[in-house]
Amino acid sequence: MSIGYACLTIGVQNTNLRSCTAKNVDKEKLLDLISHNLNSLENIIDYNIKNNIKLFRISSDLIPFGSSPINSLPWEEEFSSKLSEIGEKIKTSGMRISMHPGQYTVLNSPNIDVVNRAIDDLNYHTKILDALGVGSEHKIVLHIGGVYNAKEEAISRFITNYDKLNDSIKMRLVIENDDKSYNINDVLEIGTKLGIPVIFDNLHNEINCYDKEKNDVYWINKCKRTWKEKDGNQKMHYSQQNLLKKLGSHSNTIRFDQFMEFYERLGREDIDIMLEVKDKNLSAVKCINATTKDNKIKRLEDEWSKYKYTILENSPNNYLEIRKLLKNKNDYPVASFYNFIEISMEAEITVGNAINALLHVWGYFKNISEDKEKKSFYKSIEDYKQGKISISAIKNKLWKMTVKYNQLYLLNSYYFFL
DNA sequence: CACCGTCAAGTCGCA
DNA sequence: TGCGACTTGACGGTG
Repeated sequence: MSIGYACLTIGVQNTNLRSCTAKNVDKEKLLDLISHNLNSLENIIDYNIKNNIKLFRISSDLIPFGSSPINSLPWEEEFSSKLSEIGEKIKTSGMRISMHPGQYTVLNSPNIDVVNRAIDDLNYHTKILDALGVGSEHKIVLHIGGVYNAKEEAISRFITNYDKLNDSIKMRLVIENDDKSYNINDVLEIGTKLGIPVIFDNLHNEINCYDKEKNDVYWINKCKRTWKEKDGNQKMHYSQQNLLKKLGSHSNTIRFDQFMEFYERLGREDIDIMLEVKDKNLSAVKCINATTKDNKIKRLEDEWSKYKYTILENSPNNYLEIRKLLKNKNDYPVASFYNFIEISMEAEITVGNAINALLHVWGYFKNISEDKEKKSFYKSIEDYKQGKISISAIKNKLWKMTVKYNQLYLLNSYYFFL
């Protein structure tokens, strides 16, 4: 089983993707943006390798206007060596990647222009995976599209248009149930008819349910039959409802207990799980640590080094509790550890606790910073106490100093980004 | 440097 | 027929 995350990272340096507006596009700018974004992608892949994350979705924003005539650059040739270099890292590390055109790529539209743009977009995604040199187990995930008051016709349009696609797209295309129009039963029927693997998305199924009597595991095992040898392991999407937002919104983090309940009910290892969640790689690491057979406390200690200042800021009591929890070096208290983290993150941050955490982090700079940095920091604390500036303004300053003074321990901390 | 409107896509519900 | 909501992170302009 591989567990992974989609598109972006938290707390990993130099991994942001840049873009621009359509009216500002020119060749020079595009080259610059693509070059930047490929560097970011490489940094993400390096991070994944280092953290043993074997599943990752590449953002469709990798190449700005990649499927639009606005971008007529032969970018796959211009950057071919960089792309294949990244592809080599992916392949030799055994990572599995994917891409996922958004809800706006609609292959079954009655509007031929929309369909043609959808095909262009699928070609674009294929071009990236081809340029990376990865095989047919690296998938492109697509939704079926709109209904247009006539589902049967809409489905047959999907089937007709799918047939028009060229083989390099077909060998990677898989389809997924959505939260509005096509439930898992619909998608399974289409997938079976066309011989396309089906991705089960648990939250979409919860919201757009075909049969309330059937549980997740029923559908997951049914989907398994659509995955052939050349497709690699079955894949699925897993997410949890954000309890404070409206139906379908992804949670900030994957709640440990709920995930484990799912994992144990699933009872299978021959499936890859793509998490869709706000805290991205953080939840991926969490779920990997939750399910690994290599349950050494070192994993939790590494995590703790990244979370600790955030926890100190949120809940000094839990900070002490977690330290106690990690004392026994032969133990692997993964459930308690992440439960403490999750509970702490929900706590209300007080001014006093926030300043306490700031001062702990400041400890790294107390003796090495310049006078004006010291003055600026203490002034910021006073301004924050009086409500003149926000905590994030001070954190940004400390982050800049972290980079400037190359404080390795802090460079890996989530404190600046959570 | 913080803030916020805008962008970009296609569908669908509602006037 | 037309328009706003939906979604997302980043741009781009303002103060």
